[in-house]
Amino acid sequence: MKTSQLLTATLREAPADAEIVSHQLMLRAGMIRQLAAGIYTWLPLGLRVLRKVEAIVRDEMNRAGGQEIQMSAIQPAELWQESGRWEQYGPELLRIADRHEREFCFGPTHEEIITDLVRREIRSYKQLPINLYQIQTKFRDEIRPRFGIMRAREFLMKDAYSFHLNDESLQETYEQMHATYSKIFTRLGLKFRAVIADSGNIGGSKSHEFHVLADSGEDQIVFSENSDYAANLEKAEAIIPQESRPEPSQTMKTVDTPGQHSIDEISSFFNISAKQCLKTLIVKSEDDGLIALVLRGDHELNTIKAEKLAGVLSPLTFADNAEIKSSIGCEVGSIGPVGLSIPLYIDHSAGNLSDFICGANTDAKHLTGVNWERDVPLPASVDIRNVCEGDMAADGSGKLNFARGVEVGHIFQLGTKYSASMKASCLDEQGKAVTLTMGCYGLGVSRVVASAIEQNHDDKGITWPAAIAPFQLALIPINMHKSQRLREAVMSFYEELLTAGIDVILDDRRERPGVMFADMELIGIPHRFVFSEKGLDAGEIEYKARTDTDNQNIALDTASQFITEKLIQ
RNA sequence: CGGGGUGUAGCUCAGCCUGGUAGAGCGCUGCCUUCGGGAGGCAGAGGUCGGAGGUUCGAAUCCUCUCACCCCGACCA
Repeated sequence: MKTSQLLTATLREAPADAEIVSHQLMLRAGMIRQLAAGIYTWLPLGLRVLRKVEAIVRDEMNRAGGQEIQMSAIQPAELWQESGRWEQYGPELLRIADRHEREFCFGPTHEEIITDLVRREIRSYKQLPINLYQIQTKFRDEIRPRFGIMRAREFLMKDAYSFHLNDESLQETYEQMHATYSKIFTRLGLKFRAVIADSGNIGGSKSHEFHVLADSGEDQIVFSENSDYAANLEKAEAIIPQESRPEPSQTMKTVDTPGQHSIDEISSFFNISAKQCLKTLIVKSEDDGLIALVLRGDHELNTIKAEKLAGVLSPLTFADNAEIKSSIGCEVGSIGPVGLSIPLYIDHSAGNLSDFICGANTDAKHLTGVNWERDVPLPASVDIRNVCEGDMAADGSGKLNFARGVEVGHIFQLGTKYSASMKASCLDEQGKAVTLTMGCYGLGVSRVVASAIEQNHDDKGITWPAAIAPFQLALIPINMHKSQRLREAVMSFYEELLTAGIDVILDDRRERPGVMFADMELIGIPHRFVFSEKGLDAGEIEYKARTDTDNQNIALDTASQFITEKLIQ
């Protein structure tokens, strides 16, 4: 490819509404343009990258025994009604009607469609297991699309669905997909981590997320310093403290604490660590009452864990001030478990405190020297907090480290959630009808592109991993238009590279060298050769990798071999 | 959807407070010079100031409505 034939649309300045690096660089490099909120046009350069990601994903899926299909982006409402998600899914589902007023949606995911297909086609256990996938445009009408292609409403996703006679078979395919995803992200050249995840509203039991590590990532992931254990913060288990609770050494006293509400205020008022304070949060219960959640002062509530507690209203809803005042009799800043008449859930760490400080359930008063069992009954404690950096990992292997990640893949063991409601079954060896067990495996292809940039950039632009760079090699001739000899040398070298199958871009624009250097660096071509008259006299060309600091001279007659070897590495 | 913000040339922005007929830099076109890190000069093209309504002799500027986009929250590949 020659730059004169490519829609090079590089910008010196990033449009003001691009917030994160990948969005800015994708705009500046001329990879994408915005059409509407969360909706983008892919320009030639961006599409080349997208296609390369897609090719790797497809190749690995095929190797793992996946079969590619293509389902319709538009889906009939009937199937969604059958699974019950037409009502459940909410406004994120883009619903449309045709000219006959028949209802459809633009597919945000394809469980219903694949389940419908499989229940029609699969008759016998002999056809199982089966793993079908597609790479296709999805639409989710997100409340707030942002960060360019990273969280778009329309995006490209690889979604695979497997069907099984039993859980053992599902487990096998699930593990195979786990390994396949690891291969894919390794081939893409990305630093990533597989973590234990919450399965969210897709349903099912077991799931893992794959995160590309990047400081700008929206997810907090935690991992053990000594083992493979890794989890999304929302799912990471906090283990029960191993040390036993110290014996009480203080007597309980009521202290006036005018104007002291937050844990920060209380801990500095008493000049004591937040770890010795209790935080009591009041949420709504399913039967319209209130429930108290008690945490150690320095800990954060984990809403996902809390929502799963018996009786707690999901989604988690905090009680408002008026409800608390009328039910408990004090303001938010003075609540504590002592004498509280509503149901309590105590976090493990909070339950392990002694001589702690908490609200007295009377305005402007707190209790000090409080002890479980002696002053207040201690129900069985539960895990409702976010783990902290330095906590012991749930597998007991070592301390937890934190990192930020971008979720690019998510695999689920769905079980029979869809196959049961949509009656997808087949006959087993005994000729008995068995409801199929199902797994699903998503991978955000377009998001991979953005996250790759988040992980690989410098002050000059993108530094693509070789596997997904739009071109492998840039050829930059200096003052080519002034030298017939140079032009001939460059063109013949260019042809030679093309013949050798090298993905090369020749910058044949009549630009000054600085412009060409800056553009090729911005779009992140991993390797570069510079041709000049001077070099030609010496029989040399100049080589520099995108991330090198210095040039090196290469004999022209070995340059083709040189770059071939570089590309194999 | 709740809260906040922005809409003026392809991009970044000034002008708005205090109304008087639209600007800069970059980019774009042509010519000249320059030619190894986003050059310089000259000449140009390009805007119904997001839209509608209103106030006024006069509106980018003041008022009302509306649309779009962005940011913070809950959601997700």
